[in-house]
Amino acid sequence: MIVIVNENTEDTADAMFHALSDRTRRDILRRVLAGEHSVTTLAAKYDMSFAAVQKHVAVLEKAGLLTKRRNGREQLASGDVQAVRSVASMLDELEGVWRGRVARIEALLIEEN
Amino acid sequence: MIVIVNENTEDTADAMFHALSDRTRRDILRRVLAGEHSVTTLAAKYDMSFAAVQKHVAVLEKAGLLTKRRNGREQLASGDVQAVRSVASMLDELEGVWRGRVARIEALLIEEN
DNA sequence: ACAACGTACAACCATCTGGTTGTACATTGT
DNA sequence: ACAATGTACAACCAGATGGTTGTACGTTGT
Repeated sequence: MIVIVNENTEDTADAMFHALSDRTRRDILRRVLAGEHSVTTLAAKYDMSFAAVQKHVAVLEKAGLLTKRRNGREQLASGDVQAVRSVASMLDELEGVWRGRVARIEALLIEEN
Repeated sequence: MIVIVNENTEDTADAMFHALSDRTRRDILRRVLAGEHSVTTLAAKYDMSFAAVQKHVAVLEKAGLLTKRRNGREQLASGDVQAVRSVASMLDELEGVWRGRVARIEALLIEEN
């Protein structure tokens, strides 16, 4: 297995995992993955100020998990499933490391027999 | 698809994504998924104090991504691949939401034709 | 017995985070 | 023209985060 780890992907990993570490943001992401929503529409769903929700959307946008599209005075947010998949692939990489450990242990057991 | 979201899983999701949002912790997790390491052994790998690394290990442990086992005066840390998989399945759930959106759009296109 | 080792945790500090209110500005509808 | 709507962002605040040093305590080796 080939693993490429550059500074840039570490930065985006930081941003993505951080964005996902808040339940309000995960909920927003769920909604915008299901379909486009304006920031105001999203804000109406939560028991906090518009500004707070707008900041959550901005965090998701900076992490690349969401993109916005202007439509008149509205800003329509849409979830980026590619970005979600890239996070999943980071976890797959970790699982791959674990499988390597298991393979080594099994090789050792075979050696002992 | 059935989706179960209780308060408890949201708490652990918060903890897990937060734990993964730091590159030092992701690196520690990679090492302990590959094999057992004492806290001191881990600490030697990073350009920060032992206490800082010990705290990172504690964060990973509280999130359930890592478990420790006493061995004399050493504390051997081991990555929990099941926990990593549970994070991956949360992302799968998000991807499932997105697929639902695509299915709805396709249904709409079929309707229009 | 005692020095060295491995660990945990408290106290402290600068910075970040997640919330608030207020302001500014572009777009829309009357 | 102007009021209402949708958005962005600054300023502020309490609490969390990520680092530090210092201390305490059990385990190990001589």
